[in-house]
Amino acid sequence: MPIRFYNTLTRKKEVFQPIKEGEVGMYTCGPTVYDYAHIGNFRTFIFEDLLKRYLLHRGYKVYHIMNITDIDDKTIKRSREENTPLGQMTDKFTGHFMDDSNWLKIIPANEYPRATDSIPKMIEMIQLLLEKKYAYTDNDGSIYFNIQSYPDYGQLTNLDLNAQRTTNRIASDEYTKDDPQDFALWKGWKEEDGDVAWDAPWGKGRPGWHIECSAMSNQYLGDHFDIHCGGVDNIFPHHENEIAQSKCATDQPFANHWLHSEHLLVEGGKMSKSLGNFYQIKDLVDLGYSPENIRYQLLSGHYRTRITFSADKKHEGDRVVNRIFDLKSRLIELGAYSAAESQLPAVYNEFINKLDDDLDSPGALSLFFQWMRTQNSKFDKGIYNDRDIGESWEFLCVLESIFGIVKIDSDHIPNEVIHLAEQREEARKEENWEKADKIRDEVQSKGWIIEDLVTGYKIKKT
RNA sequence: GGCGUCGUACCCAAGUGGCUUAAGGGGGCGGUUUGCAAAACCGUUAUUCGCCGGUUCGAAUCCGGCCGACGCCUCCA
Repeated sequence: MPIRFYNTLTRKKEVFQPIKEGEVGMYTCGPTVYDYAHIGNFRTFIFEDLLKRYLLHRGYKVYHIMNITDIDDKTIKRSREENTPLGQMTDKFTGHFMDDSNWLKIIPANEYPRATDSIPKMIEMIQLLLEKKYAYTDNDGSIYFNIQSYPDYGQLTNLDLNAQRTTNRIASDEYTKDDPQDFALWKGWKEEDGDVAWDAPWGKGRPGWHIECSAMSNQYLGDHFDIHCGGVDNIFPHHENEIAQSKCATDQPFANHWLHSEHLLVEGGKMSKSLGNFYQIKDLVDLGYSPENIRYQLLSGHYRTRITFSADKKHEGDRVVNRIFDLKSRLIELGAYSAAESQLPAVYNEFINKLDDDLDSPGALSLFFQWMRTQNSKFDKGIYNDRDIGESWEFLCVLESIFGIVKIDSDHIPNEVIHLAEQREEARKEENWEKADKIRDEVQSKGWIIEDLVTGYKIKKT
């Protein structure tokens, strides 16, 4: 079965066909580094991570670019508020973003171009658009893209511009541009921009947001590439504008497949800074979340459906992640590392079929859980052979390589806890159950659980 | 006003015409196991998919209406 993805551009699932056999060029809109990213931002990044991990698993060579928006209205505003030079402020939040991404086991992109490093490319593109009459200069030194000059404008969004009413937001703005819906390619320098300015043939200023991605994708992936991703809120106007700019500048098709992840809601509503109903990664760390738990929460719903992130569901994630890790530990105890057999179980094909169908991660997980039960059952009953161990191990590795929800190692157990567990084992041998139970309680109060096995005991974190 | 999405058990969530007289996870309940637990496993928890009609041999799945939640329509992942 071929891989099929829903393409926002055509509004249907399409067979994924890379331009170059076996290779995928992928551009994902990265963060605007004016603050810490929140879990909603990371839903998109983890969806993109799933997409990339899956393509890699299916044997594609993936060249992934994620931009860092380090120059726009928000970054300038924040740097002024903090009275910190723009570059210093954006460096700081870029660093936090990298740390959070890494903690969440997101596979790094091949390149993380910063907008401020690609200004010459942006100027070059704007120049082209001016020459081709897709853009015009305004009296304040700004350059606007004339959307009337591009007949397909609105295709991605499915908007008929002539049928649009003028919203209050637009009407209330003061514009000198020809059409209120034209968007800025370049913003002429203003007093409040301070020293944030670059020289361009038409005067000093700074780039508009949309041209950043057009320039950076072009610089690293060329005129025409395979996949472009982002959150649904980037569809309009950001991606619509990118398409217009890039196609008009290059006369090439731009991105073939557009994939967008839906919003992550928080306890009923959209996350918003003004309501304060959002979690940043550090908040989740404080609440005791593991990266695997967060990944599970975000991947247990399909990327094109709205899902709600709720701390109430932490327990569910912990249970699932622990169950998977327990299977892993069990397999290691059974000698999985040295298992000679290394093929995948039959269910693997169904698992792949699910993911081939527009990344049906919940469907794939469901198959995994069903399979996990039958394996545990075999191991419980002692009816298994090397092949079962080998297959289980292989499938678990596949799960980790695609989902990233298998914990790497067990937690470091303090000597004190090990010592207590030994004492308890002695007490158990003497059938001193009272003492044994007391020690178990004591260990539990220190945050560890002792589980008795036929062969001895096992210590786990609570 | 335009474009579009969603409504499946206590909670989360697949399925989009017959393989489903509705996956999977969490929770609850009962059991196997255990010195007792824990973990694991087994059983159970929706004759029904917001409501009402229609199409069809057959619908959660298609069509129409209604009710309810929601997104976008210039810079929010």
